[in-house]
Amino acid sequence: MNTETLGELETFFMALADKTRLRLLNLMRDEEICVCFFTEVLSESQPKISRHLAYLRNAGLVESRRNGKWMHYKIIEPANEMAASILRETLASLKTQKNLQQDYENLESVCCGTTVPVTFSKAPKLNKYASTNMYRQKEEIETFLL
Amino acid sequence: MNTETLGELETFFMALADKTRLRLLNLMRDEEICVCFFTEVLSESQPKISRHLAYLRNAGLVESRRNGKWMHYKIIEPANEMAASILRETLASLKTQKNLQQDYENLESVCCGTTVPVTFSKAPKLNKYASTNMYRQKEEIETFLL
DNA sequence: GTTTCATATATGTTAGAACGAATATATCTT
DNA sequence: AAGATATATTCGTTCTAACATATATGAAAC
Repeated sequence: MNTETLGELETFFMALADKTRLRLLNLMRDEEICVCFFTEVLSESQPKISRHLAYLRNAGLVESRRNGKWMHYKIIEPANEMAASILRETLASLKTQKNLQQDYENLESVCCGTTVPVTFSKAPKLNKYASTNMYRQKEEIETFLL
Repeated sequence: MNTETLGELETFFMALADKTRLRLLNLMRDEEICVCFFTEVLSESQPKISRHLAYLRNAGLVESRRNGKWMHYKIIEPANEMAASILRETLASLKTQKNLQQDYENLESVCCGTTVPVTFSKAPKLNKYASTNMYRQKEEIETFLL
């Protein structure tokens, strides 16, 4: 069964070896995110974001769900066990990075702020804790449920 | 200080995103290894091995030491803290992989076996526990010291 | 059905990575 | 000094990744 593990790991690490993709994963670290927020928060072109999301999907790190005109992406557990545990470690580490924390704050201000930009007035709200992924830490969920 | 963390991570993951480099790291996971063993164990050309080792050195994952005609490589702790913890996790995972265990067994038979190939009769012995790296697990060292 | 909006994909270009083959360097041996 | 040995580097090529720009798809609104 694990004859091609090395190849899978190679693919997995390639997926992580890009600044934009690391930023995308960081934004998705806790919940499903709509594409429109990615382009806004990262200030990158729409095709660029779309291609990187496709790359992550092909690598088996995320999956997408359509909701009307909007596409939502979320992190999934990679089939390869090694990849799964390294991804877990990576996401946890990303959380501690100052420059990435800034991205995350921008995300919250864009989709959850009191003065949402006009462009996003009709965008799907970021529904925290509604569609979490398997990497969310237990404590956070429990805190919410109190 | 961490303005370029993303770039560092990108470089770090690039270094891991290659089958040959993963195999090299796996062989070095516990101790310093001589280049001549890499070429033998992996059955790859000498320039290929050399270039991949240089890549790992430039990425700050290994360092080299010359001993006469022989070059020894060992894993070092990456300057970036995130990279350091992810590398630790990765090396631990590599240890559990069947196909990589085979590499490791070949290493031991080439440099520690009773019938060492002629080519290696003069090669520097693998001196286990003499030049360990910081990723070696405590238990193993302690076991040895008993 | 046509327009509009959100997202995906195709195209052409440019840059980087990996490789084999050949060559260079450094050390040891004689 | 002249091999011989271990390793590194250069060169030319091939392949892939990333990008900007342009275009296509798919759902919604009118």
